[in-house]
Amino acid sequence: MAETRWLDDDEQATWRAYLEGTRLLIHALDRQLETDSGVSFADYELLVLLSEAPGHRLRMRDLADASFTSRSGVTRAVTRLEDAGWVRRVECDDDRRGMHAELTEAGAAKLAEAAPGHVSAVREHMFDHLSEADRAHIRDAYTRMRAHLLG
Amino acid sequence: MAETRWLDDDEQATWRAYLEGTRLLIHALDRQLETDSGVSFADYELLVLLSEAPGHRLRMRDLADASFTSRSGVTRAVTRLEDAGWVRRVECDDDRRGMHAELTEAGAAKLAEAAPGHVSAVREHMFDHLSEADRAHIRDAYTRMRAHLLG
DNA sequence: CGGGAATAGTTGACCGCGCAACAATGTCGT
DNA sequence: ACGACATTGTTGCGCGGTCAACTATTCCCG
Repeated sequence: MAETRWLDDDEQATWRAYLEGTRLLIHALDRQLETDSGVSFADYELLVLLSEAPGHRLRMRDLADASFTSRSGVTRAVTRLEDAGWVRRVECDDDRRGMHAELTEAGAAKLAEAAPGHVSAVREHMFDHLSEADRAHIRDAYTRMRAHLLG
Repeated sequence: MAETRWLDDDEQATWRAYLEGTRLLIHALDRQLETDSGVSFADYELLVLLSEAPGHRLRMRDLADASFTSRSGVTRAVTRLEDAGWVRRVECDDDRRGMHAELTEAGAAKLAEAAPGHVSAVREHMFDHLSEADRAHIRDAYTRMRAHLLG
């Protein structure tokens, strides 16, 4: 075991600002969506993913991969969304194990209703505080981090 | 309600890379701590906060504020840490409502054991992928965001 | 072809967290 | 000094998530 390279003051400050800012940001976005539209941030993201998919549907596994959560998490989330009427399950015809989650009209409408407020909140709490340079650095840095963590 | 300013492609890319990278990062740190030292990331952070406090103790409310979580979350977390022997509750003598959470010797030892691996993971998954400029931009940007969200 | 290995989705058990409600205590104005 | 109000920490409840185990199906290779 090599000598530990502790974080210096600047790294500490970066790490804490990032962690705490992120915690506050996600919390704020969750609250905004919940109070204004009755959707959790997690559910909102699933609706977005489905709305972008061809035919407004995705295999359960693809939804799990795309949302970076577990399969069981997706199972429960889709059940939740189905109960709300925003998603329906459709059997796969080429794989009898498979299930599609498909956005309903009501789901699309809910998304359309929730999106403007959410985007405004994302701007207000994040992008309004970023310069062009900030944004570019954040984009590139997190893209590299994500690639590393997926590898 | 004004016209919604949607996120352009670059903002979308930034937003997704950040969200997904963060999700993967936190998950990786949690797993590393859990498997190598039997501590969750959340608990680790509480131990750090206590270790930095004068007398290795903090009021419950201060611990909640410092960790950016709810009071009830801290109550349960401290109970958990108490059961593990890493923290003890100490009554406040100047406020009979008050409770201190105080790091025990075992808690300090656990922290000392877990810290090197955790810091290595933070470097490997985050700081190793950041240039000096990246870090400065992230530090400043999230510091502003945090201040805004606290305001 | 046939049978072991991989994969899809669900379920059960459990965990951690936030909110709202609560009792106990402290604070402050009049 | 007293009553209205604020604050502290805990709790009940529900949500959303993981992991491990399970069934059903598909894949793949000898």
